[in-house]
Amino acid sequence: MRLGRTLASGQAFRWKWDTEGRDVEIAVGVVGRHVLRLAQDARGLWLLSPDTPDARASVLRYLGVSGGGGAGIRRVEAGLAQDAVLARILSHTAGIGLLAQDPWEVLISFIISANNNIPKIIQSVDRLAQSLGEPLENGAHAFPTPDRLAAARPRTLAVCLLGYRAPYVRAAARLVAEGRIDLGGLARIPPDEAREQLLGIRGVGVKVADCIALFGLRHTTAFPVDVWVRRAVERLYFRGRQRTLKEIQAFARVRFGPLAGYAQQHLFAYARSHLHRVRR
DNA sequence: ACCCAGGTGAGGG
DNA sequence: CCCTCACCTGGG
Repeated sequence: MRLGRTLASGQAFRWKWDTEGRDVEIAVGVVGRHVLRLAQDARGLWLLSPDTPDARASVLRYLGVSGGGGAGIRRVEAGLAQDAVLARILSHTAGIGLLAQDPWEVLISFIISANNNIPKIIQSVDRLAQSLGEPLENGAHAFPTPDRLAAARPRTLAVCLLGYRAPYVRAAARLVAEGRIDLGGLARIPPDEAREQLLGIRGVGVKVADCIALFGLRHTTAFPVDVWVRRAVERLYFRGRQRTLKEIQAFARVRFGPLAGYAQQHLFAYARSHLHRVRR
């Protein structure tokens, strides 16, 4: 697993790079109540702080490297490489892992992501944590709990620059806070059922539902289609011909099966770095 | 002044 | 189903 590629792959919004006065970059991020500082070099992955058993367990679970080391991702990429297109792409994107994130945080973060840009998504999530999350060390804050977010005043949400998404965020927080939706339970039911339930949440459309399924529930059949993935699929598999969303999802399902979510990660990363935009 | 950004919801064919 | 449009907001 390549730490840098994984944390910068767009699945999580709470990581920053601290490169000041060092020869290796240090990733600083908040996972649960831990403010983690991670680094990776030729010898391996390092948890610089906090150096506690609890934090270690947290990191291993979050990065999905516990039990089997890098064997999991190796097997996944071997499977993906059966596809000639992905085999070529992997030379640029290998090492992107799937994080095990809190579905609640994923739900809210990706409602915010709709029709938005990544720097601003990060800013909004930061401000939500700052204004509603539990204070942690060094001025960092945990992601807000459903209760706190559900009870947030409009004034507070306005500071977070959510725009027209603010009512969606608050309503979703209420659903979770009041127990009217059980995010943990969604991970244990068939992916299609989980997807339907997620689509019932205002502000959650097909793309966001698939992101929650993949990044929060770890349903790896999910294949979130955003503009970049659509671009990659149309260009690399359909000779640049336009396809409908349904066609792309059907294609991904039969072509990649349970590896679809991983395939999406690589196609997304490749598109962002190699497939520039063209006007239609 | 506009257009864009990891889409969604409403309204119509 | 598929298509079209408006949409908070900050940055080109």
